[in-house]
Amino acid sequence: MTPRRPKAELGPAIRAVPLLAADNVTIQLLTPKQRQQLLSIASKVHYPKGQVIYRRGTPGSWLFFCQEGIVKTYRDLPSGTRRITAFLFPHDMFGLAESGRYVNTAQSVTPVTAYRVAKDTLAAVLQQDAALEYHFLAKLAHELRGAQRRAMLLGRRDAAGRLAMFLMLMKRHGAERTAGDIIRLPMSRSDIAAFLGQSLESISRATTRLTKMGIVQFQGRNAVRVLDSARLEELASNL
Amino acid sequence: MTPRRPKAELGPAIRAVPLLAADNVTIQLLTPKQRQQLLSIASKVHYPKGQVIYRRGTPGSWLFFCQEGIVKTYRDLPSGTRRITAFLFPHDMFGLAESGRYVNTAQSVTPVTAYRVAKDTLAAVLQQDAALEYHFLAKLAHELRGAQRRAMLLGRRDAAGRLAMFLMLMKRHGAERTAGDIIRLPMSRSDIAAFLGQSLESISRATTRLTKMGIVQFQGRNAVRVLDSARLEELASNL
DNA sequence: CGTCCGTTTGAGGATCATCAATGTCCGTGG
DNA sequence: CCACGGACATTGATGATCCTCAAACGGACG
Repeated sequence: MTPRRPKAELGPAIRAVPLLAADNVTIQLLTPKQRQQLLSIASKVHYPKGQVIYRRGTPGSWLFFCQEGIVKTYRDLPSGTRRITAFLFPHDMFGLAESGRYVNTAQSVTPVTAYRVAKDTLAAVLQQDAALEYHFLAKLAHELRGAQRRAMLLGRRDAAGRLAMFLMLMKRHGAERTAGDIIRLPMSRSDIAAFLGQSLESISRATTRLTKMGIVQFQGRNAVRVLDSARLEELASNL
Repeated sequence: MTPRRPKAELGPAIRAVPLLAADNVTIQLLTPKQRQQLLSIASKVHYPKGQVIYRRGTPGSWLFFCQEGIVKTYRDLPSGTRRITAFLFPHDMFGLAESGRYVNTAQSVTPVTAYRVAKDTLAAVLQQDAALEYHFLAKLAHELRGAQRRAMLLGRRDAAGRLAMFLMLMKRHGAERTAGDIIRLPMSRSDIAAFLGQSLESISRATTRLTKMGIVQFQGRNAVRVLDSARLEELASNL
């Protein structure tokens, strides 16, 4: 229970309070010992494309770390429409629950490799390693910022602008995986619509509009080439 | 709001990983020693109504805990419109930053009493007290769920439904402060509009509609009496 | 080569934003 | 105590945007 750590100074080791810093903390940043510890309590799991990982409302005993592939979390509303709350990329954490039950349903968009940790086990470990716990704080703060960005996005009313923001968002996440001006969109139009809170048709019209404006060019359904990055960013930031 | 169970010793005290539990963890749940420690590094600050507490983009050295009153956090968009990202109530934490700078502007809606803690100081304390840090994890998870709820809300297109959701949201937070069926709305219509991502006029029309439907009854501008709780909830949950 | 699923395109109706004017509340000062 | 001013809120009319329903199109895969 006593935090026993190389205990240099608190100074440099602690860069800033997570709420206030930490752009994207990944498991890679852990010390070997910490990573070792996490791996020892985690199990690697694979999901084929389209697999439901857990359902909203079921007891939430596990926490997940996306390692490879893309996961979506969503809720189905009484009206029958679906709202996607987030797309999770490698190194993202998911499994948020409330009162012991998952608040969203999680489903793989592509084949997924993830680490799965029992909440109780993890809690015990965290209670003994303040530094490790600190990384989780940072991760949560990161998620929070993402949720706020998304709320910002949803405030917009124009379809083209929303789509532009979405493309910028995807660009960030796929940056290291694709050539410079190509953005991969592994999810369907329906998924994009459910994420942006618009109808499938509106998304479709928005894509054609962006294409006709000469801002992007689709390479098949799941990839976009950005032709005019400046105007895309302007569209995305303008509101 | 709802009275929490008495805390047990460390074992059971860890009920679950914060991502998976923790409805509303407040500073009250800390042990006397922890509270003492927090208070020793925090300073109490007061703000009159309408005071800007910090601005988006400025270096974020402080973390705040609302003790009394209501705070709003927002961003002003290029177009000149304002988007309120959150209303903070007593026991809520605010001061989220990215790359060392505040991501939102914070301003008091009512006179506010808050505790202010330097991030570095807090970080040092957290690194030495895993249990305390745990409470922060829980708090962050709570904020995250709030942000997701709000994103859900923003997905709706109908003004009346959004307003209904907003009222339910306010009802939760003001539960212990007002009589059963009265909801206090300390913020202006403009603030509500900026929060819901709609025009001021739409909010106004929505309020009159709800009134004419016999669901609510306004008592001045800053308080609503709920006449038909069932229909209000139905409106809020529908879609 | 045909089917099926996802996507695109079209027409009509509903909702909201915008612009503009009127109305209400509240604090201030006479 | 009352009158006034200004900020806030409501109401109305118009136009733009998106959603819904419906049909045609396209690629993936057997």
